[in-house]
Amino acid sequence: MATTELAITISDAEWRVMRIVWTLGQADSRTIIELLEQQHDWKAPTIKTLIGRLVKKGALGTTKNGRQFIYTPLIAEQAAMDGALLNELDQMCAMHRGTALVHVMEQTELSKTDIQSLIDCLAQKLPTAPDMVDCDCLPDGCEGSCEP
Amino acid sequence: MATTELAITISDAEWRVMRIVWTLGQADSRTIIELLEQQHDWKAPTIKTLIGRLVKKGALGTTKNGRQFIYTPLIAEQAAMDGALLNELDQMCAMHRGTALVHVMEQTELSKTDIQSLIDCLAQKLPTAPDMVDCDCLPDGCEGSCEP
DNA sequence: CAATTAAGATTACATTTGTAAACGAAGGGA
DNA sequence: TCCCTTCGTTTACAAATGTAATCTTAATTG
Repeated sequence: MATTELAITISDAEWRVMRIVWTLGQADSRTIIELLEQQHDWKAPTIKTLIGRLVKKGALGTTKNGRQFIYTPLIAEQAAMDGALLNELDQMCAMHRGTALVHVMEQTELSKTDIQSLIDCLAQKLPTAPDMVDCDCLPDGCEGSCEP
Repeated sequence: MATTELAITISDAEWRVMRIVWTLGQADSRTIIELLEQQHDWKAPTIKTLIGRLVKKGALGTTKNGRQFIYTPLIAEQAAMDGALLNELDQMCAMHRGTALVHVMEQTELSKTDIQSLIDCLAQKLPTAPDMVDCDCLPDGCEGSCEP
């Protein structure tokens, strides 16, 4: 491919802005600022800065509406969520990822439908799953001696 | 409680150092530097800086061993992993977390044991799970109108 | 038409992070 | 004892991030 697709990174604060726009589908700055001023004690200029950075990053698109802009998401919420979580998980020890996911599950509220999807997904993986996933914290042949 | 326990944050680069020390249980800087120089093209001083920052943050402890130090983890790997993932997930829309976890599952290699633990955990949650988890992206009473 | 308001753009500044060079002290070998 | 290798410490510097004031311009209002 020609253009090297480097993933957009969204910072924590910027994530708050994206959530508003994702949820509303589109929004002008007035709306975004009003909603975020309620949730955080951010000043309007702070939020304007975040919006500006997101536009520059290509996470938000703009449409002129008279004097102002209407902002729309240029990246999908679910894809951004999946990517952020996978990134985080991928930088951790492969051997311990499963346990981490168990702990995350335990502490996350899930709908019946979500739970069913997860169970289905897991049931499908089970037959071909390895007995153990090796630690990948050390280079090449160094055995990760991660015993207790 | 007296001391307000503010969680230690470990950056991506620092995470690499922690993984070495977690896996080995303890290590001197020589060992850490040698291992990391293989995995990344980091210079020794870079790795020294990272080690220094982790000590200052309280993530690594030191024991004097002659002229040099032996570094040991002061925080548990699994707890750090769990916390980092939960933090990430918690800043995302509650309604979409389940789907994100499905996608993460699909793309993560898990052992049979892990899968079984996850299924057990999910089966246990199922009876009391809600039919739906509401979107929490907008303040207070604003209904998250997240329909397709 | 003048004064005010609101929207976006520019500038600001401290902290964290990635990445590394330079420096100083302590041991080891000649 | 003197130099060189190591180790840890100090300093460096750009980019990203959190947080915000100021400025410019265009529209609203009297």
